[in-house]
Amino acid sequence: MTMKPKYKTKQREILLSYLKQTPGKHITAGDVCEYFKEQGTPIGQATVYRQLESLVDEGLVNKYSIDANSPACFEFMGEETHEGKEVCFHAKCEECGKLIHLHCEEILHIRDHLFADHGFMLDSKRTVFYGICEECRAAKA
Amino acid sequence: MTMKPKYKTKQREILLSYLKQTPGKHITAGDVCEYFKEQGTPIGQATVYRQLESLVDEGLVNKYSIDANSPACFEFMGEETHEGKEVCFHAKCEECGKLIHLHCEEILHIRDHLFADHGFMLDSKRTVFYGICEECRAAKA
DNA sequence: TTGCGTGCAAAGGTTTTGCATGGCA
DNA sequence: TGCCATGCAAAACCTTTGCACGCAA
Repeated sequence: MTMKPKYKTKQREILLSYLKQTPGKHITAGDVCEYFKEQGTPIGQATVYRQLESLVDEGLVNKYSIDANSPACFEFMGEETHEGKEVCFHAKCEECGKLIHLHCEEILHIRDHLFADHGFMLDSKRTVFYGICEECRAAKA
Repeated sequence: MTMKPKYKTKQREILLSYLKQTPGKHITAGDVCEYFKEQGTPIGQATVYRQLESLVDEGLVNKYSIDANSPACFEFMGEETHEGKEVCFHAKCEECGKLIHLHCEEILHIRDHLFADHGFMLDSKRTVFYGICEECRAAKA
């Protein structure tokens, strides 16, 4: 993971800048294909999937699986927080899709626990806490 | 949810007893089909999916969606306490794909913390901790 | 007898892959 | 030039659905 891309292609550039322009939105691979087709600069779907996977590996983009049986969502994560910097975990509401950033000590404690007691080195970039947020719970009641 | 089945069919019986015999294991719909085909008492896959869905609705079985793009796993939960029984979280190695079951208190603590301090109700069936397991870390060094 | 459950086959939708071509360095 | 990336089409994959038949109550 966190391997740099070898080439800098046009498709990669416009795909990444598209994701940058839509912060906090749920973009699926299908959305990307559709968007660029409408723009008159279509990208092959295989390329879209392969580039998205690369971007996720590089840590620039996060991948979300809200529902087991609906397409995965992608979201630009920003470029600063790649290396070691402050760790940030994310919680995603399965209902409204809201992304909550977690910086608290309790989360860090879990990471240490997994490492100390389970020998498991947690990857904060890929791990997402799924659940229902406060607003959606209130709305359901 | 928790609606009782109307009929008591042979397929339902043997499927349920199979799941009961494999506690702590992750059984996919495909596993079920394969098993009963080998046993000489095949069950149609549509039936397998439909019965598994029913069992989940009834609270007898838990369904885990580990990855967006791998088959869902099912696990017998027991018949007594459907509500709030022992939760099971999972950690998955990004390297070898190994799945680790987590039952420890620390994880439960995180769940309580997310609820108390962030108003976020964690979904143990969809949340997966990604990272690198002990063996893979050793192999890399 | 009533109508739910079953099974087969086919559809549905997302993601991956093979392979020839094109483009970056 | 040497590879990697792209794109098309097809495959792979899991899951759902339509419909006729069978079986539980």
